[in-house]
Amino acid sequence: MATPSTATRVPVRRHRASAPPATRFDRRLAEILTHATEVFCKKGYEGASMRDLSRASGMSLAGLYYYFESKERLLFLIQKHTFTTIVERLKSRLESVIDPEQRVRIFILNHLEYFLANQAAMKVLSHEAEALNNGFATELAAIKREYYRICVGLLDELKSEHGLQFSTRIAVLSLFGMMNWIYTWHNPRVDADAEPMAREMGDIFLRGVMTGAKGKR
Amino acid sequence: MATPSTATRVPVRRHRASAPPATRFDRRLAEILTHATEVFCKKGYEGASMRDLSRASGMSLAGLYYYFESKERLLFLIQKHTFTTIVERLKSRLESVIDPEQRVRIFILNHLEYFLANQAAMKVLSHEAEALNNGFATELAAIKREYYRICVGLLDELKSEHGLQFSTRIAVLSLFGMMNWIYTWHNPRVDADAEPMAREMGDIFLRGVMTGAKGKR
DNA sequence: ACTAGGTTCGAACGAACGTTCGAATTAGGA
DNA sequence: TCCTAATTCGAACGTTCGTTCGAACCTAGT
Repeated sequence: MATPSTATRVPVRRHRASAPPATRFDRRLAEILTHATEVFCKKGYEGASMRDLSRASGMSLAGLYYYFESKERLLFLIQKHTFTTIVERLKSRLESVIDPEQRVRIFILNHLEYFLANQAAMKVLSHEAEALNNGFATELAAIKREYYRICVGLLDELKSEHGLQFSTRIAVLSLFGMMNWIYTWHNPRVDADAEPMAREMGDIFLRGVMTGAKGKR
Repeated sequence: MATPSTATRVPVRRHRASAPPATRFDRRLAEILTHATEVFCKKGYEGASMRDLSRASGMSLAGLYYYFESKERLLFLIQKHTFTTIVERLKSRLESVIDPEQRVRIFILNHLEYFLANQAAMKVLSHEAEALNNGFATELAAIKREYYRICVGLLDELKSEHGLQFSTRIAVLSLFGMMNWIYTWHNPRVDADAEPMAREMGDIFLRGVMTGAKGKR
């Protein structure tokens, strides 16, 4: 419905991807996004009111609208930033590794590390996947598809390297399920850090997918 | 907050677990639950309004409150019925099987069969797990814990039968993740039925958990 | 000290929310 | 057929929702 890519207010503003100083506007917006992420995580997108966000970020209700034009666009900004970051990190980490099995393990480790280091944001990304409307939804779906395709690529490499036979689609989506479900149960006081968790899930998944089912040709 | 176990209106009504005729009241309530499940599935619990439910079930807004006393209790009734049914079926199916590996496969098949045959209800159960408050939440958590404990039992049987070593907690929760994540991606026009899906996921999970990690004693 | 534009806010808008109430309607046994 | 209890509904309650507007405030350059 709305146009997701246009700037918030009168002047056109652009985010500089990796410049720490940034403008006053960008810094304040980032603060608001952080607080809003926490609220969306705790109460859900529909369950969180703009007044909740106002209280959490210490800014007046009307003041928030100087930084974004709607609650929906706020969710979009959170999800887009989170997803973009995790994809960027993955690409950079994959550059240095060629062994297919190791590349899958990197994928799992990258996902879980980011997930556990940014639990609130990742829960909002996973749990509110259907909350956005047409315009916003399609832009986010593109990033999602790219991430999905990367994982498909990794598993296809693995299959051809070891002559395996299994449904890539089911395998990829099973792996995403294992990893993303974490937000429903992970307890920092009981459960391990990302690295041992990634090893354990990587063991289950890779053994499961690499054992027994050799191809016949 | 409210008392989850008391009847809806003046006369105390009890559900007869497996009597198809039932009372007029129970039949009408079941119809409403079915329609409400569909709406909660599509718009989410918070996103669905009582007026949406009224429209979907063809009953006036006020009329709905003759059958349940709050929107929250309606969600509770849906979740409780769904969860209770899946646990009952599992128990009955497990009675006839003793081999630990087969028992795990039965668990997976039972879960996926029910999931795919009742997608809307299972999505509401999975996705709205945090939507209920104290009173309702604890009663549902009890059923959830029972289901979880059953799965832990099955995996512990498997471990001792084959002398395996892995974290039961991580394995169980990974398995739940694989299975429950389905509601985010399953497409009946593209994806297989429950049985081949259960075989495929069972293969990945069981090979993953039974390969390589033999105990040392 | 003055000014211009970036930033914040109190107050209010109409719409939609969950729930209630008393009256009207219907169904089934006497 | 009548009577009682079960069922349904229109209308309204008070509250909260997302969003807007104009005035006030703050900051930096001159």
